[in-house]
Amino acid sequence: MEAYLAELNDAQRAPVLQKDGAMIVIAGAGSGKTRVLTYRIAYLMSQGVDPFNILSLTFTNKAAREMKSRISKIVGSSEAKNLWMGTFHSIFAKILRFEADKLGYPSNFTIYDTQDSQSVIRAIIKDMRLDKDVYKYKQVYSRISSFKNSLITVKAYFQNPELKEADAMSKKPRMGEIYQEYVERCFKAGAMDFDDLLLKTNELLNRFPEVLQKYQNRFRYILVDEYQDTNHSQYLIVRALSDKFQNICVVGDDAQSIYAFRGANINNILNFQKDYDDVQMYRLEQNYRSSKNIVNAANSIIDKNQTKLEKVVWTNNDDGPKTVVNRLLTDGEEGRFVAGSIFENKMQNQLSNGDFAILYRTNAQSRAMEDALRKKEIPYRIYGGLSFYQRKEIKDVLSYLRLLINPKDEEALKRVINYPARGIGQTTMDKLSVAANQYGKSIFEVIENIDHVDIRINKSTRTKLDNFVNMIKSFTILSENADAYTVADTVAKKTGLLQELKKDGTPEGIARIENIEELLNGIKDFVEGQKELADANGSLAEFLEDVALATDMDKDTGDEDKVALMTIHLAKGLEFPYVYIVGLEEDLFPSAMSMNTRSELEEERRLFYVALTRAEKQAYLTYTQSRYRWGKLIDAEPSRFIEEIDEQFMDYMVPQDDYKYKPLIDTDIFGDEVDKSKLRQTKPKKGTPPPAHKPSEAQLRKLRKLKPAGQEPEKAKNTIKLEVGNEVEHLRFGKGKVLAIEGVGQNKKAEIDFENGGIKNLLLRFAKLKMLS
DNA sequence: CCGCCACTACTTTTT
DNA sequence: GTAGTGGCGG
Repeated sequence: MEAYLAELNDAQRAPVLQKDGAMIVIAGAGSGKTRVLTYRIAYLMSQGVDPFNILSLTFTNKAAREMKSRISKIVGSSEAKNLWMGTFHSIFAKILRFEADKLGYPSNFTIYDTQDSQSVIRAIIKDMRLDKDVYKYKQVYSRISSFKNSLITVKAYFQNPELKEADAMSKKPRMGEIYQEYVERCFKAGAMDFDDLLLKTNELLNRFPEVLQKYQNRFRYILVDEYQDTNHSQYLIVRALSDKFQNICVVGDDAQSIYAFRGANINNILNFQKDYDDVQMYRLEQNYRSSKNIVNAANSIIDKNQTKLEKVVWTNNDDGPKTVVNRLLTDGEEGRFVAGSIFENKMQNQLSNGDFAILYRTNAQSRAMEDALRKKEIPYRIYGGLSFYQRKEIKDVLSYLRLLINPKDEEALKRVINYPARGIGQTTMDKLSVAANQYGKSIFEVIENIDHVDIRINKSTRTKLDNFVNMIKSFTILSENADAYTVADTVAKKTGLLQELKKDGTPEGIARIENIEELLNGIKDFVEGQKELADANGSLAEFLEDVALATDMDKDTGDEDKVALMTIHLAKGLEFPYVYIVGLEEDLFPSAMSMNTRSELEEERRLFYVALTRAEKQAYLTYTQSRYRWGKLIDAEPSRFIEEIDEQFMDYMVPQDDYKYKPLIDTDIFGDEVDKSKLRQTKPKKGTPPPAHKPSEAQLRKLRKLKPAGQEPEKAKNTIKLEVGNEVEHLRFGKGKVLAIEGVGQNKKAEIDFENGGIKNLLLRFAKLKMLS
């Protein structure tokens, strides 16, 4: 028997040793499911299964890489290299490139990210002259995305009266047309969006039986990780591919299903047993990750959910410390508490930064944490949020590169044709767009043939267009012989992108230059890495594909020792000795937008379960009394989830009587002293507007990036100081009307008349307001 | 056509 | 507090 099998417990070993057939492994949090998957693959190979015949679908590319390297250690890297392992999106993108011509796509199709897709939709709504307040592009995008994830094509949409009616009811009767136009524009641009990668795979497998057969025969053994988070589209792909041999192993945990919002269907895991002839079910219930107190606390939460598969997660680990709950005054104080606690834990227990994670519900919460960590000089890394590849300057460079690979890529073209500014404006673009439609060509082709096109564009603009095309073509020629790094480097320099940013000179501009440099270094690393692989040559196209499907997790910056900050969604599958879950407040976690139905609330609860089960040794939960949201300080109430945990596993730092809480004098994130006695000490009754509180003047100036008093000239012009009750408020105004009285609330309005730039008359509708300057 | 400024909407979560 | 849009003057 293979030596590694001894590292498994009985429950884990059973699914590893079942070579053939369909099986589902219900794996509780921390029960070693990755280990099961890894060893199962190794075992299959030891039983003579060719790695070419194994397909393993993971949730992130990083998970795939890690699994691959663990398998390499068991079976040798030359064998492991041939495994098909990756995310649904990356695996099927690869297959689609190979089979693209069957679907009428070029093999060099672009992958549109969410930004690109939304930008296309925005353009469509504009072109169709629809009311953009009714047809919100983000809503439209997510609706189209859900169509695609349910395999509802444009044709199917129009044949479905219910869908049409639903859209008509929500005052969007032209949803179908938008969908149709969107699909057409993507097709013309030779582009697939994220959902297309799955939808088109389904189309490919459905329409071409010989292709289906080919991949069925290739992927004789299929493994799917995080099966609870697969959507319908992914489900159908898996089912089609595994139909012939039925050697399918899915692993998941219904208690950790947290992606319903993007179409994940929990029924996929609940109903798996009905989908195959003879399904073996295995349960992994022993948790190896967390202390008893954590496991029990987590169990007591998930127990509140009605929809779940019965299982009992237990552990042999120590009791460990109880989970700490603390209540803080503001998000700033919350940050300081967390940073301070990390600092203390590090000192007392000789830990490193990498032992800590701070988890939150929304990305916006990271700021307060960052500020506090920076102040304590604790190194941290933020995962997710605006990812590196989505930053403007990075997308600009990438768009040039995308255009080289696929000149039809209109989103890329639109981005770069006039950036840096070269005198090709909206009017010209509109004309080109009309011509492109008329001739049935792409905009790029029209520009290429600008001299042969009947179009009212003047001589100098024609020259500018010519120059642009020639520049792009020179890059294309270069890319035929040079590697991706050389091309990208040339693009950054020759387009004037870098110069534009240098000219700018602001700190933001400098940061952007650094980002571009980081990108170039990344490309260099990529090229060198790829050259070592047999089936790759470090081409630009390969790099762009990697980037399009890269998640923030994938960007491995080595074994750095930093505190990890991320959303709970991103934390799935990870573990940390110490975990801080912050912002446990009603309307934030659970999110105000996810409390409409029981199933939404249950998903939030699962999310909380996921968060808590990331912790190995200890978890901390924090919530605040008031928090800055949308630039305003608003009141917060403790999350219902805190109460739901069985209190015997908890350690409350919170004085139970909210009213007696005595705040300490502390400094804020800017180092200015905060007099907390001015902040709320009593809990207002529901329904009454929150009392106003605001930072000191000095903080305000810093917040607005204004110069200190005395030398605050023009920018302060539209701000006047007012006295509200006994507090000083700042009033911002625009032409003739008041924009907002900061910190006061929107119902307290004032009117101002202007004369020669000065204030002639100020009518205050709020009795307590008094003008100071 | 370009750049600046005022104004709006936004915050759920991601491949 | 931020990103993206639209309007206006040069």
